[in-house]
Amino acid sequence: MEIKTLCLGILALGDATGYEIKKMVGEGSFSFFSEASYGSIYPALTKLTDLGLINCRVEKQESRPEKKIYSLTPKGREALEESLTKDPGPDKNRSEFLAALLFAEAVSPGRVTDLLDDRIRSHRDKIAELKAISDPDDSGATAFVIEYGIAVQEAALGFLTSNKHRLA
Amino acid sequence: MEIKTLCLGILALGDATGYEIKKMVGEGSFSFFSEASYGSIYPALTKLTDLGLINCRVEKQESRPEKKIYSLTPKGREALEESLTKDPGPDKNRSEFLAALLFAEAVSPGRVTDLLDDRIRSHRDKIAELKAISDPDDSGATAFVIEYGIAVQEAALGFLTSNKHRLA
DNA sequence: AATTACATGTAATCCGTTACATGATTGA
DNA sequence: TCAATCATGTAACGGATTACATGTAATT
Repeated sequence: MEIKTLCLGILALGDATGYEIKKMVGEGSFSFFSEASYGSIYPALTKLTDLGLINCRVEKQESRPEKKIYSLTPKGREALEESLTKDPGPDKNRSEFLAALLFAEAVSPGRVTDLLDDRIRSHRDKIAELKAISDPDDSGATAFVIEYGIAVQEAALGFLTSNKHRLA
Repeated sequence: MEIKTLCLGILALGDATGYEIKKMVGEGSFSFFSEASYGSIYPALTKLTDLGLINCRVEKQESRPEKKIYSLTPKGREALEESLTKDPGPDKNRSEFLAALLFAEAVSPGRVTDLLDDRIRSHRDKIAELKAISDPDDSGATAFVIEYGIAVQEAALGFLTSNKHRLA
């Protein structure tokens, strides 16, 4: 998914500023399946505005820079619907950890245990983080996606804890 | 992990040609956590050779182009060890599927069921594929990594099948 | 006193994919 | 006969990150 579609989709869930979009993809419920920097978000927002897919209202604040709050236009909604008809394709999982594990066994066997222990810790952290943002009252897709994330993280954690003895 | 380290690591597991490396990252046991094209592999191999981290022996074949078989040098092994001391960092999971799911609920609710069903099917395929390349006799990191992949895919599949009624 | 959060944006740079270029052999 | 497999490589292009640029206010 290109960055423009990501912005369009986030704005379909509610109006937001570039700054807020960045927070969502960096920390919120989007954080475990997407990522984006200011250097890609702001230009995308400008481009989408030029295309008439979103529009922008400026809110003045005292002693703070102005906020540019973007919202989806009907045309933008159509464009989003159109792009959602396409097959999303398989996930792209780039795991430095798995690669490191595979290679470490060959060249630095002593490193394997550390790699495993660090990873177990970060799975626990990620699960705690996801549980903190999950809302049991929400029955919609957001909660579904977060719980999906928790399920996957827990499976990975479970596999590592019960199999680490094989490599360590 | 940059492409150069990936090549170094693969060569630490055994000599290979650029063509073979591409097959490994595209179909083999690396396929679910990395990816690379010829356009990045061949230049990386040339660069690594210039740096003295790998070397190349040419094998002539009748009625086929020559093979360039690369192998890791001691210097290359050191460089790999060095890069493995660094924290691999969290995985980068870009999931078009999860994003599409989240957005579809907002703009095309009818699309949700299809998205879910397609995804369930592709998890089943992926699991079958991983099981086909997994070797129960191998007790090393390669088998570990493949089984890790299976565990994660099965958790995702399980979550989707038992929770799809919530969205569909 | 220093860091984090708020808030937006641009330019340089990196990294990688896609498409192009070439060519023989084998199986459907 | 047509597609796929084997086998290597380059050039154009695209997309995103990083670093840069600016400035206030609250928190530690």
